[in-house]
Amino acid sequence: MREPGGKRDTIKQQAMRLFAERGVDAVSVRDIAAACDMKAPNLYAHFASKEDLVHALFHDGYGEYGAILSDAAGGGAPFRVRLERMMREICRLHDTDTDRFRFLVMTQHGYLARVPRDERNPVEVICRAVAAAMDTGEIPKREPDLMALAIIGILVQPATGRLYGRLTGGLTERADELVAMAWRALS
Amino acid sequence: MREPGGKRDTIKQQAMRLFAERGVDAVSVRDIAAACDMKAPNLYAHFASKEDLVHALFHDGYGEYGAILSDAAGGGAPFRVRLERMMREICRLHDTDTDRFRFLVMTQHGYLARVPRDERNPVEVICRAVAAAMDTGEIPKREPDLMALAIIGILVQPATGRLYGRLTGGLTERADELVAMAWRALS
DNA sequence: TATATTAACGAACGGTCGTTAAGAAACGGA
DNA sequence: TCCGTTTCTTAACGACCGTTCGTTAATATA
Repeated sequence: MREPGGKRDTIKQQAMRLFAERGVDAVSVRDIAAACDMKAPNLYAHFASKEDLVHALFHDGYGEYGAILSDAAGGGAPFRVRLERMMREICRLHDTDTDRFRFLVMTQHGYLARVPRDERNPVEVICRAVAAAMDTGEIPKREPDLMALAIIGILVQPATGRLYGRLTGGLTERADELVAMAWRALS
Repeated sequence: MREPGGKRDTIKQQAMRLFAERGVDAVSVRDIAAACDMKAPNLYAHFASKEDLVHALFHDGYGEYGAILSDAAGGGAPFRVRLERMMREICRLHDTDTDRFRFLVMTQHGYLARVPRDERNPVEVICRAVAAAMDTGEIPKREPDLMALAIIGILVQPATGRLYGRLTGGLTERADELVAMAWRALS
Protein backbone atom coordinates (compact mmCIF):
# COMPACT_ATOMS: atom_id res chain seq x y z
CA MET A 1 0.00 0.00 0.00
CA ARG A 2 3.00 2.26 -0.47
CA GLU A 3 2.39 5.51 -2.27
CA PRO A 4 5.16 5.99 -4.82
CA GLY A 5 7.35 3.10 -6.03
CA GLY A 6 7.55 1.95 -9.59
CA LYS A 7 6.06 -1.34 -8.45
CA ARG A 8 2.56 -0.07 -7.87
CA ASP A 9 2.51 1.52 -11.30
CA THR A 10 3.92 -1.61 -12.87
CA ILE A 11 1.13 -3.64 -11.34
CA LYS A 12 -1.50 -1.22 -12.58
CA GLN A 13 -0.01 -1.18 -16.03
CA GLN A 14 0.29 -4.94 -16.40
CA ALA A 15 -3.12 -5.55 -14.88
CA MET A 16 -4.66 -3.03 -17.28
CA ARG A 17 -3.02 -4.76 -20.21
CA LEU A 18 -4.22 -8.20 -19.17
CA PHE A 19 -7.71 -6.98 -18.33
CA ALA A 20 -7.97 -5.32 -21.75
CA GLU A 21 -6.82 -8.50 -23.47
CA ARG A 22 -8.92 -11.09 -21.66
CA GLY A 23 -11.44 -9.33 -19.45
CA VAL A 24 -11.26 -8.87 -15.70
CA ASP A 25 -12.77 -12.21 -14.69
CA ALA A 26 -10.45 -14.21 -16.93
CA VAL A 27 -7.33 -12.73 -15.33
CA SER A 28 -6.25 -14.12 -11.95
CA VAL A 29 -4.10 -12.35 -9.42
CA ARG A 30 -1.48 -14.98 -10.19
CA ASP A 31 -1.55 -13.93 -13.83
CA ILE A 32 -1.04 -10.31 -12.88
CA ALA A 33 1.78 -11.17 -10.51
CA ALA A 34 3.52 -13.29 -13.13
CA ALA A 35 3.38 -10.42 -15.60
CA CYS A 36 5.13 -8.29 -12.97
CA ASP A 37 7.75 -10.96 -12.23
CA MET A 38 6.51 -11.50 -8.72
CA LYS A 39 4.30 -13.85 -6.76
CA ALA A 40 0.62 -13.36 -6.15
CA PRO A 41 0.66 -12.61 -2.41
CA ASN A 42 3.01 -9.72 -3.02
CA LEU A 43 0.27 -7.84 -4.80
CA TYR A 44 -1.45 -7.49 -1.47
CA ALA A 45 1.40 -5.31 -0.30
CA HIS A 46 0.23 -2.76 -2.84
CA PHE A 47 -3.51 -3.32 -3.18
CA ALA A 48 -6.03 -4.43 -0.59
CA SER A 49 -7.76 -6.78 -3.00
CA LYS A 50 -8.27 -7.55 -6.66
CA GLU A 51 -11.54 -5.67 -6.50
CA ASP A 52 -9.64 -2.71 -5.10
CA LEU A 53 -7.19 -2.85 -7.99
CA VAL A 54 -9.92 -3.04 -10.61
CA HIS A 55 -11.81 -0.23 -8.97
CA ALA A 56 -8.73 1.99 -8.82
CA LEU A 57 -8.01 1.29 -12.47
CA PHE A 58 -11.52 2.10 -13.55
CA HIS A 59 -11.89 5.14 -11.32
CA ASP A 60 -8.54 6.64 -12.35
CA GLY A 61 -9.06 5.96 -16.01
CA TYR A 62 -12.61 7.23 -16.08
CA GLY A 63 -11.59 10.31 -14.14
CA GLU A 64 -8.64 11.09 -16.36
CA TYR A 65 -10.68 10.65 -19.51
CA GLY A 66 -13.32 12.91 -17.99
CA ALA A 67 -10.72 15.58 -17.29
CA ILE A 68 -9.31 15.37 -20.82
CA LEU A 69 -12.76 15.70 -22.32
CA SER A 70 -13.61 18.49 -19.93
CA ASP A 71 -10.63 20.45 -21.18
CA ALA A 72 -11.56 19.79 -24.78
CA ALA A 73 -15.16 20.81 -24.17
CA GLY A 74 -14.20 24.07 -22.43
CA GLY A 75 -13.30 27.49 -23.72
CA GLY A 76 -15.35 29.96 -25.66
CA ALA A 77 -15.12 28.38 -29.08
CA PRO A 78 -18.24 27.45 -31.05
CA PHE A 79 -19.74 24.05 -30.31
CA ARG A 80 -18.65 22.77 -33.70
CA VAL A 81 -15.04 23.36 -32.70
CA ARG A 82 -15.39 21.95 -29.22
CA LEU A 83 -17.17 18.85 -30.53
CA GLU A 84 -14.33 18.28 -32.94
CA ARG A 85 -11.79 18.69 -30.15
CA MET A 86 -13.60 16.18 -27.96
CA MET A 87 -13.98 13.64 -30.71
CA ARG A 88 -10.36 13.98 -31.79
CA GLU A 89 -9.26 13.44 -28.20
CA ILE A 90 -11.33 10.26 -28.03
CA CYS A 91 -9.82 9.03 -31.29
CA ARG A 92 -6.36 9.82 -29.99
CA LEU A 93 -6.96 8.02 -26.72
CA HIS A 94 -8.26 5.00 -28.56
CA ASP A 95 -5.19 4.87 -30.78
CA THR A 96 -2.48 5.69 -28.25
CA ASP A 97 -3.95 4.47 -24.96
CA THR A 98 -5.56 1.36 -26.36
CA ASP A 99 -5.34 -0.88 -23.32
CA ARG A 100 -7.09 1.58 -21.08
CA PHE A 101 -9.65 2.46 -23.72
CA ARG A 102 -10.54 -1.18 -24.14
CA PHE A 103 -10.57 -1.77 -20.42
CA LEU A 104 -12.95 1.09 -19.82
CA VAL A 105 -15.30 0.05 -22.60
CA MET A 106 -15.28 -3.59 -21.51
CA THR A 107 -15.67 -2.89 -17.81
CA GLN A 108 -18.28 -0.17 -18.06
CA HIS A 109 -21.13 -2.66 -17.92
CA GLY A 110 -20.14 -3.64 -14.41
CA TYR A 111 -19.16 -0.28 -12.99
CA LEU A 112 -21.05 2.39 -14.82
CA ALA A 113 -24.19 2.19 -12.72
CA ARG A 114 -22.33 3.34 -9.62
CA VAL A 115 -20.23 6.10 -11.18
CA PRO A 116 -21.31 9.57 -10.10
CA ARG A 117 -22.56 11.99 -12.73
CA ASP A 118 -20.06 14.74 -12.09
CA GLU A 119 -17.66 16.70 -14.23
CA ARG A 120 -15.14 13.83 -14.15
CA ASN A 121 -17.55 11.50 -15.93
CA PRO A 122 -16.77 11.54 -19.67
CA VAL A 123 -20.31 10.63 -20.65
CA GLU A 124 -21.60 13.44 -18.47
CA VAL A 125 -19.17 15.91 -20.04
CA ILE A 126 -20.46 15.15 -23.51
CA CYS A 127 -24.09 15.19 -22.42
CA ARG A 128 -23.66 18.61 -20.85
CA ALA A 129 -21.83 20.01 -23.87
CA VAL A 130 -24.59 18.82 -26.20
CA ALA A 131 -27.32 20.19 -23.93
CA ALA A 132 -25.53 23.55 -23.72
CA ALA A 133 -25.23 23.75 -27.49
CA MET A 134 -28.98 23.21 -27.76
CA ASP A 135 -29.58 26.01 -25.26
CA THR A 136 -27.48 28.46 -27.25
CA GLY A 137 -29.21 27.43 -30.45
CA GLU A 138 -26.03 26.12 -32.06
CA ILE A 139 -27.78 22.84 -32.81
CA PRO A 140 -31.51 22.05 -32.96
CA LYS A 141 -33.23 21.25 -29.67
CA ARG A 142 -33.74 17.52 -29.25
CA GLU A 143 -33.40 15.06 -26.36
CA PRO A 144 -29.84 15.95 -25.22
CA ASP A 145 -28.83 12.67 -23.59
CA LEU A 146 -30.10 10.66 -26.55
CA MET A 147 -28.11 12.74 -29.00
CA ALA A 148 -25.00 12.68 -26.81
CA LEU A 149 -25.14 8.91 -26.45
CA ALA A 150 -25.56 8.53 -30.19
CA ILE A 151 -22.46 10.64 -30.75
CA ILE A 152 -20.57 8.46 -28.31
CA GLY A 153 -21.83 5.42 -30.20
CA ILE A 154 -20.48 6.82 -33.45
CA LEU A 155 -17.05 6.60 -31.84
CA VAL A 156 -17.30 3.58 -29.57
CA GLN A 157 -18.85 1.17 -32.04
CA PRO A 158 -16.13 1.63 -34.67
CA ALA A 159 -13.66 1.22 -31.82
CA THR A 160 -15.39 -2.02 -30.89
CA GLY A 161 -15.36 -3.09 -34.51
CA ARG A 162 -11.67 -2.41 -34.58
CA LEU A 163 -11.26 -4.78 -31.64
CA TYR A 164 -12.30 -7.88 -33.53
CA GLY A 165 -11.01 -7.00 -36.93
CA ARG A 166 -13.96 -5.43 -38.66
CA LEU A 167 -11.81 -2.34 -39.11
CA THR A 168 -8.07 -2.07 -39.39
CA GLY A 169 -5.88 0.92 -38.64
CA GLY A 170 -6.62 3.74 -36.23
CA LEU A 171 -9.50 6.04 -35.48
CA THR A 172 -7.41 9.18 -35.74
CA GLU A 173 -7.05 8.81 -39.49
CA ARG A 174 -10.85 8.61 -39.65
CA ALA A 175 -11.48 11.48 -37.26
CA ASP A 176 -12.48 13.89 -40.04
CA GLU A 177 -15.09 11.48 -41.29
CA LEU A 178 -16.40 10.72 -37.81
CA VAL A 179 -16.62 14.36 -36.79
CA ALA A 180 -18.42 15.25 -39.99
CA MET A 181 -20.85 12.39 -39.43
CA ALA A 182 -21.54 13.44 -35.85
CA TRP A 183 -22.06 17.04 -36.89
CA ARG A 184 -24.54 16.03 -39.59
CA ALA A 185 -26.33 13.80 -37.09
CA LEU A 186 -26.71 16.66 -34.64
CA SER A 187 -27.75 19.27 -37.22
CA MET B 1 -29.53 -33.31 -25.17
CA ARG B 2 -33.18 -33.92 -26.10
CA GLU B 3 -34.56 -31.97 -29.01
CA PRO B 4 -37.93 -30.63 -27.92
CA GLY B 5 -39.01 -30.57 -24.29
CA GLY B 6 -39.99 -27.47 -22.40
CA LYS B 7 -37.04 -28.06 -20.13
CA ARG B 8 -34.34 -27.21 -22.59
CA ASP B 9 -36.11 -23.98 -23.48
CA THR B 10 -36.65 -23.17 -19.83
CA ILE B 11 -32.95 -23.54 -19.18
CA LYS B 12 -32.07 -21.34 -22.13
CA GLN B 13 -34.56 -18.72 -21.07
CA GLN B 14 -33.51 -18.59 -17.43
CA ALA B 15 -29.83 -18.70 -18.29
CA MET B 16 -30.30 -15.85 -20.75
CA ARG B 17 -32.06 -13.80 -18.10
CA LEU B 18 -29.35 -14.39 -15.50
CA PHE B 19 -26.53 -13.80 -17.98
CA ALA B 20 -28.13 -10.52 -19.03
CA GLU B 21 -28.49 -9.45 -15.40
CA ARG B 22 -25.06 -10.37 -14.05
CA GLY B 23 -22.84 -11.40 -16.91
CA VAL B 24 -21.86 -14.92 -17.90
CA ASP B 25 -18.95 -15.35 -15.51
CA ALA B 26 -20.94 -14.23 -12.48
CA VAL B 27 -23.62 -16.87 -13.02
CA SER B 28 -22.84 -20.43 -11.93
CA VAL B 29 -24.50 -23.55 -13.27
CA ARG B 30 -26.02 -23.93 -9.81
CA ASP B 31 -27.61 -20.50 -10.19
CA ILE B 32 -29.09 -21.48 -13.53
CA ALA B 33 -30.35 -24.77 -12.17
CA ALA B 34 -31.94 -23.07 -9.16
CA ALA B 35 -33.77 -20.65 -11.45
CA CYS B 36 -35.17 -23.68 -13.26
CA ASP B 37 -36.16 -25.44 -10.03
CA MET B 38 -33.69 -28.20 -10.56
CA LYS B 39 -30.20 -29.23 -9.50
CA ALA B 40 -27.00 -28.48 -11.33
CA PRO B 41 -26.16 -31.96 -12.63
CA ASN B 42 -29.46 -32.08 -14.45
CA LEU B 43 -28.35 -29.33 -16.79
CA TYR B 44 -25.85 -31.76 -18.25
CA ALA B 45 -28.71 -33.87 -19.53
CA HIS B 46 -29.56 -30.99 -21.84
CA PHE B 47 -26.23 -29.27 -22.51
CA ALA B 48 -22.76 -30.73 -22.75
CA SER B 49 -21.21 -27.90 -20.74
CA LYS B 50 -21.77 -24.37 -19.57
CA GLU B 51 -19.66 -23.20 -22.48
CA ASP B 52 -21.92 -25.16 -24.79
CA LEU B 53 -24.98 -23.46 -23.32
CA VAL B 54 -23.48 -19.98 -23.67
CA HIS B 55 -22.39 -20.71 -27.19
CA ALA B 56 -25.81 -22.00 -28.17
CA LEU B 57 -27.43 -18.93 -26.69
CA PHE B 58 -25.11 -16.57 -28.51
CA HIS B 59 -25.19 -18.42 -31.80
CA ASP B 60 -28.98 -18.75 -31.83
CA GLY B 61 -29.56 -15.18 -30.79
CA TYR B 62 -27.03 -13.76 -33.19
CA GLY B 63 -28.42 -15.89 -36.00
CA GLU B 64 -32.01 -14.95 -35.32
CA TYR B 65 -31.17 -11.27 -35.14
CA GLY B 66 -29.28 -11.61 -38.38
CA ALA B 67 -32.28 -13.24 -40.06
CA ILE B 68 -34.63 -10.53 -38.79
CA LEU B 69 -32.34 -7.81 -40.08
CA SER B 70 -31.82 -9.65 -43.33
CA ASP B 71 -35.57 -9.61 -43.90
CA ALA B 72 -35.77 -5.94 -43.03
CA ALA B 73 -32.86 -5.12 -45.33
CA GLY B 74 -34.32 -7.04 -48.28
CA GLY B 75 -36.86 -6.12 -50.92
CA GLY B 76 -36.69 -3.52 -53.62
CA ALA B 77 -37.50 -0.49 -51.54
CA PRO B 78 -35.15 2.50 -51.46
CA PHE B 79 -32.31 2.35 -48.96
CA ARG B 80 -33.93 5.05 -46.84
CA VAL B 81 -36.91 2.75 -46.30
CA ARG B 82 -34.85 -0.34 -45.67
CA LEU B 83 -32.61 1.49 -43.22
CA GLU B 84 -35.66 2.63 -41.32
CA ARG B 85 -37.03 -0.91 -41.26
CA MET B 86 -33.74 -2.28 -39.91
CA MET B 87 -33.41 0.36 -37.24
CA ARG B 88 -37.02 -0.02 -36.13
CA GLU B 89 -36.50 -3.75 -35.82
CA ILE B 90 -33.47 -3.18 -33.62
CA CYS B 91 -35.42 -0.76 -31.44
CA ARG B 92 -38.23 -3.28 -31.17
CA LEU B 93 -35.87 -6.10 -30.25
CA HIS B 94 -34.24 -3.95 -27.61
CA ASP B 95 -37.60 -3.08 -26.05
CA THR B 96 -39.35 -6.44 -26.29
CA ASP B 97 -36.47 -8.93 -26.19
CA THR B 98 -34.39 -7.06 -23.65
CA ASP B 99 -32.65 -9.99 -21.99
CA ARG B 100 -31.33 -11.36 -25.24
CA PHE B 101 -30.39 -7.92 -26.53
CA ARG B 102 -28.38 -7.25 -23.40
CA PHE B 103 -26.83 -10.68 -23.47
CA LEU B 104 -25.68 -10.28 -27.05
CA VAL B 105 -24.25 -6.82 -26.43
CA MET B 106 -22.49 -7.92 -23.25
CA THR B 107 -21.14 -11.16 -24.65
CA GLN B 108 -20.03 -9.88 -28.03
CA HIS B 109 -16.59 -8.96 -26.75
CA GLY B 110 -15.85 -12.61 -26.05
CA TYR B 111 -17.50 -14.24 -29.04
CA LEU B 112 -17.53 -11.76 -31.87
CA ALA B 113 -14.06 -12.52 -33.12
CA ARG B 114 -15.02 -16.09 -34.04
CA VAL B 115 -18.41 -15.38 -35.59
CA PRO B 116 -18.43 -15.90 -39.34
CA ARG B 117 -19.20 -12.96 -41.58
CA ASP B 118 -22.14 -14.47 -43.36
CA GLU B 119 -25.70 -13.40 -44.00
CA ARG B 120 -26.73 -14.47 -40.48
CA ASN B 121 -24.39 -11.94 -38.90
CA PRO B 122 -26.38 -8.79 -38.05
CA VAL B 123 -23.34 -6.54 -38.30
CA GLU B 124 -22.55 -8.02 -41.69
CA VAL B 125 -26.11 -7.47 -42.87
CA ILE B 126 -25.94 -3.78 -42.06
CA CYS B 127 -22.47 -3.40 -43.53
CA ARG B 128 -23.59 -4.97 -46.79
CA ALA B 129 -26.74 -2.85 -46.96
CA VAL B 130 -24.74 0.33 -46.47
CA ALA B 131 -22.14 -0.70 -49.03
CA ALA B 132 -24.88 -1.53 -51.55
CA ALA B 133 -26.51 1.84 -51.04
CA MET B 134 -23.20 3.50 -51.81
CA ASP B 135 -22.87 1.47 -54.99
CA THR B 136 -26.31 2.53 -56.20
CA GLY B 137 -25.54 6.13 -55.34
CA GLU B 138 -28.32 6.39 -52.78
CA ILE B 139 -25.83 7.71 -50.24
CA PRO B 140 -22.40 9.25 -50.79
CA LYS B 141 -19.47 6.88 -51.16
CA ARG B 142 -17.46 6.63 -47.96
CA GLU B 143 -15.81 3.79 -46.02
CA PRO B 144 -18.78 1.41 -45.81
CA ASP B 145 -17.85 -0.55 -42.68
CA LEU B 146 -17.03 2.64 -40.78
CA MET B 147 -20.38 4.17 -41.62
CA ALA B 148 -22.25 0.97 -40.84
CA LEU B 149 -20.56 0.62 -37.46
CA ALA B 150 -21.36 4.23 -36.65
CA ILE B 151 -25.03 3.60 -37.43
CA ILE B 152 -24.97 0.58 -35.14
CA GLY B 153 -23.38 2.76 -32.48
CA ILE B 154 -26.19 5.28 -32.78
CA LEU B 155 -28.49 2.47 -31.65
CA VAL B 156 -26.33 0.42 -29.31
CA GLN B 157 -24.93 3.26 -27.22
CA PRO B 158 -28.36 4.66 -26.28
CA ALA B 159 -29.33 1.07 -25.50
CA THR B 160 -26.29 0.81 -23.25
CA GLY B 161 -27.16 4.14 -21.66
CA ARG B 162 -30.61 2.79 -21.00
CA LEU B 163 -29.01 -0.12 -19.13
CA TYR B 164 -27.61 1.99 -16.32
CA GLY B 165 -30.26 4.63 -16.16
CA ARG B 166 -28.88 7.39 -18.37
CA LEU B 167 -32.07 7.04 -20.38
CA THR B 168 -35.50 5.87 -19.28
CA GLY B 169 -38.23 4.38 -21.39
CA GLY B 170 -37.84 2.49 -24.64
CA LEU B 171 -36.00 2.96 -27.90
CA THR B 172 -39.09 2.43 -30.03
CA GLU B 173 -40.56 5.76 -28.97
CA ARG B 174 -37.28 7.36 -30.08
CA ALA B 175 -37.01 5.43 -33.33
CA ASP B 176 -38.03 8.41 -35.48
CA GLU B 177 -35.30 10.53 -33.95
CA LEU B 178 -32.68 7.80 -34.27
CA VAL B 179 -33.54 6.98 -37.88
CA ALA B 180 -33.44 10.66 -38.80
CA MET B 181 -30.08 11.04 -37.10
CA ALA B 182 -28.65 8.01 -38.89
CA TRP B 183 -29.93 9.23 -42.24
CA ARG B 184 -28.36 12.64 -41.74
CA ALA B 185 -25.12 10.98 -40.68
CA LEU B 186 -25.03 8.91 -43.88
CA SER B 187 -26.04 11.73 -46.23
C1' DT C 1 -46.00 -58.32 -13.86
C1' DA C 2 -41.38 -57.78 -15.52
C1' DT C 3 -38.23 -54.85 -18.00
C1' DA C 4 -36.14 -50.87 -20.10
C1' DT C 5 -35.80 -45.78 -20.25
C1' DT C 6 -35.78 -41.46 -18.48
C1' DA C 7 -35.33 -37.72 -15.17
C1' DA C 8 -33.61 -36.17 -11.15
C1' DC C 9 -30.89 -36.49 -7.22
C1' DG C 10 -26.98 -36.17 -3.39
C1' DA C 11 -22.24 -36.65 -2.99
C1' DA C 12 -18.01 -35.83 -4.29
C1' DC C 13 -14.09 -34.95 -7.57
C1' DG C 14 -10.07 -32.15 -9.08
C1' DG C 15 -9.05 -27.64 -9.84
C1' DT C 16 -8.67 -22.67 -9.39
C1' DC C 17 -9.91 -18.75 -7.14
C1' DG C 18 -8.78 -14.73 -3.83
C1' DT C 19 -6.59 -14.32 0.27
C1' DT C 20 -3.81 -14.88 4.70
C1' DA C 21 0.07 -16.25 7.74
C1' DA C 22 4.78 -16.79 8.68
C1' DG C 23 9.35 -16.50 7.51
C1' DA C 24 13.55 -15.49 4.31
C1' DA C 25 16.17 -12.05 1.64
C1' DA C 26 17.62 -7.38 0.69
C1' DC C 27 18.85 -3.01 2.20
C1' DG C 28 19.90 1.36 4.63
C1' DG C 29 21.38 3.72 8.76
C1' DA C 30 23.69 3.57 13.35
C1' DT D 1 28.43 -5.24 12.66
C1' DC D 2 23.71 -5.46 14.06
C1' DC D 3 19.04 -3.89 13.74
C1' DG D 4 14.69 -2.54 11.85
C1' DT D 5 12.09 -2.04 7.87
C1' DT D 6 10.46 -3.22 3.58
C1' DT D 7 9.94 -6.69 -0.05
C1' DC D 8 9.09 -10.94 -1.48
C1' DT D 9 8.60 -15.82 -0.87
C1' DT D 10 6.50 -20.54 0.19
C1' DA D 11 2.73 -22.84 2.06
C1' DA D 12 -1.69 -23.19 2.92
C1' DC D 13 -6.55 -21.92 3.75
C1' DG D 14 -11.56 -22.01 2.78
C1' DA D 15 -14.76 -21.19 -0.82
C1' DC D 16 -16.59 -22.07 -4.98
C1' DC D 17 -16.22 -23.57 -9.64
C1' DG D 18 -17.71 -26.94 -13.57
C1' DT D 19 -18.31 -31.52 -13.87
C1' DT D 20 -18.84 -36.73 -13.09
C1' DC D 21 -20.53 -40.67 -10.62
C1' DG D 22 -23.68 -43.94 -8.82
C1' DT D 23 -28.19 -44.31 -7.32
C1' DT D 24 -33.25 -43.78 -6.93
C1' DA D 25 -37.92 -42.81 -8.22
C1' DA D 26 -41.03 -42.53 -11.90
C1' DT D 27 -42.68 -43.71 -16.35
C1' DA D 28 -43.20 -46.18 -20.56
C1' DT D 29 -42.96 -50.72 -22.90
C1' DA D 30 -43.64 -55.61 -23.43
